[in-house]
Amino acid sequence: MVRGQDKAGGSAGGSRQAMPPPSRRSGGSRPTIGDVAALAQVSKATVSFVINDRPGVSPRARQRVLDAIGQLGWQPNAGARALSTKRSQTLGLVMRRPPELLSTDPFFPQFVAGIETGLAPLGYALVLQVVPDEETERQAYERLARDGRVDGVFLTDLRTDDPRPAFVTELGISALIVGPPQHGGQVPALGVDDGSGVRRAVSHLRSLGHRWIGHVCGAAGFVHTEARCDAWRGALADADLPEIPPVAADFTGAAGARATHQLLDLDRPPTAIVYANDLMAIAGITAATSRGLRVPEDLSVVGFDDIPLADCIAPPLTTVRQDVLTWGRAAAQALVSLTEGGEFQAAELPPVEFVVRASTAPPRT
Amino acid sequence: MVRGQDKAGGSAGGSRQAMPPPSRRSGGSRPTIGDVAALAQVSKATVSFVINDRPGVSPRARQRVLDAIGQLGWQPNAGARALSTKRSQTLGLVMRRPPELLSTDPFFPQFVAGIETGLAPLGYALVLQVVPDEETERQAYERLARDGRVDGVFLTDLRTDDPRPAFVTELGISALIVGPPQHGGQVPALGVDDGSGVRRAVSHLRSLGHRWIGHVCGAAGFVHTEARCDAWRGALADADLPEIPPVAADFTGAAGARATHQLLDLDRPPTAIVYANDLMAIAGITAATSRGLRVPEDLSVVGFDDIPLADCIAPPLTTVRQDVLTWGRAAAQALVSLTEGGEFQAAELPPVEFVVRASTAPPRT
DNA sequence: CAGCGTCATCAAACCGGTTTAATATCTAAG
DNA sequence: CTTAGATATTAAACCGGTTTGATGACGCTG
Repeated sequence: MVRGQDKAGGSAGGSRQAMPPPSRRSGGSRPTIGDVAALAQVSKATVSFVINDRPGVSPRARQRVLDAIGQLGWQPNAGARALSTKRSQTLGLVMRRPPELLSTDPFFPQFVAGIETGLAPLGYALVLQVVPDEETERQAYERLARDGRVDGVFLTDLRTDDPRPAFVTELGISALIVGPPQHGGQVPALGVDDGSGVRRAVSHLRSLGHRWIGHVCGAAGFVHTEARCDAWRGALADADLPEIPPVAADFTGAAGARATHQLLDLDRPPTAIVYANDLMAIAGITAATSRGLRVPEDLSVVGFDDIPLADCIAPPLTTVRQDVLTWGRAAAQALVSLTEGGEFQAAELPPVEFVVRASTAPPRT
Repeated sequence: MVRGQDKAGGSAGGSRQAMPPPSRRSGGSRPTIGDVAALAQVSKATVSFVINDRPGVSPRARQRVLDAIGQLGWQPNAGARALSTKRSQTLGLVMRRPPELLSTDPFFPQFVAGIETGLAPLGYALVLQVVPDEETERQAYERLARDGRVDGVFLTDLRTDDPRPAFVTELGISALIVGPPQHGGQVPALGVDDGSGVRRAVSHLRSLGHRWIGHVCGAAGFVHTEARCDAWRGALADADLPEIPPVAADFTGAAGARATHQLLDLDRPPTAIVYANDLMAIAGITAATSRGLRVPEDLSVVGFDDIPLADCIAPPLTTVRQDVLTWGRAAAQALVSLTEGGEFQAAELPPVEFVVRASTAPPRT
């Protein structure tokens, strides 16, 4: 006797009539592995072996199973599979950002797209959460981890003394920091070298003849802000240039304009300013122009990100471009490898690119 | 005898010793409903009843269960629950966009954030996919639907003759179109009235004295592009103004600049241009300025979206702002209601806002 | 006190997969 | 013609929840 445990509905046998193969009864419940097994005249185990590329299935049986799968348009149920294997094949990304910054930042959508291109071929999915504050964020991670929805999480926008690395470690879930490596180093991190972009900017300005360069950095408390500020100081020191204290802003245009005025109000205003993002840089250009300065003749401006608009304004913005898409893809691959027990190996990320346009020029003498 | 089917690990009985309640053995496997049942001295069924607010549980038993849950820090496994209930409490969003447009568009991140704020209180999660082309997109929907990962999906960026409404109908999954209602009307849709923004723009320009207004519309083939173009024609007709054929662009800055030159090269160039998004509008300003025109004195410009940069350039951009966050939240609530068998009822969305800044002025006489 | 309805409780089945241990079949060697 | 060994196949247990049908305890009524 061949048939086994299955309840297996009606049309099992050899009769394949005028039913369009892929569509099935629409709206009805989807076929299960049991249906496939019945149709192929094998056991559920055999079907499972076939779709998981396990040995011990005869070519004949394998073919029958594959035919049945094709006929029914079956696909294993993700939840059931996750239940058995204890792996959800899903990664989580929690973003804590004020909504108004969300639409500003070119990073988020591109990074998500990059993650996706890395995840899709591996059969992983991405669940996304956007939360307003730290408390909610904590709960989000906790829920995702505890109810087994995700196998691992990305940690973005890390702050100095961010509680999350310790938190995920305690929770026992795999995690990957997106950004420069953390001090403690509990959690692996994958990030491009923000510093090199800043150094490129400084060296570019220096080679144009600038000696007195200001910096508008990002919101305080972020690891990447600190990293860039440090890099900036280092670059100035290396180039043997004097330092103007960097002005902190919060990545918004208004803050960028304010910071610009602050720098231009100095007794001896800088001849060039490096901004932590393009939005602030563009706002800076507008601010400088409103004071009667011309860019780049009276003030050189360097941005960071290379947003699509950077090329569409006057003057086109000299800026630092990072390949966020590739970064996201690499992060996805790294985190998957981590959750699957593999060792973490920092992938090579493409270096930042320095895009010279028309917002920089030699200073007036 | 009280204990039943459970294998129930070690410390079930009354001994609750010096184990820190919330943390448990970190890294170990998470507690199951069986552990909770054993600790509370009830059956799994009773625990299930408690957490699902079902009647038929004595106050004493309920309290014991709640205590046990608190002590173990237990949370039901999402996959297991989905398996039984056949509901994953997850919604899917598939975006098909060229990556370079992704970072341009203020819509995507805000909309996702809006969805999240709607979903989180309902206990739903969002899985996201970003795909490059139509073929991949189809597969994405099919996989999400078939493997039971999601209960419903959002359909964005609908094209005219988009196959997806029919596709999801055939697949038998709940879906919600994000945007103006479809012609066929198979799938419910939730969108703001794009047209009213365009009409506001036209009436604003007309009241300033403009009589000859150009339009740079979005990429052809999108439902919302067509909707806006239609609205534009309607608005001109209503205002009894002559029509310049709208110029199609693809939402990028380069296309916006090109379209602008095309309009300004006309024998009789328009005195004002309405753009389908801010990025093209800003590129248009730059293009016009490069021809020696001044904005708004020689040319008035109206954008669409109100990106953060709109306020940071010179001149600040007059534009149409929609409350995408609220839209996303409403969409989330609507789709959840749909998947749970509720009727679809189009929520009231806040009307678009018309933000007058300095890029519009009366035409030269 | 028998008979009945109500309520609390639980064992077992079920959801749809994976995995294990046992069995059936086939082949090659002795 | 056995017998050992390899290979194909399957029944059954399991993952962690939900749901159902049965059972037992209880309070009421007649």
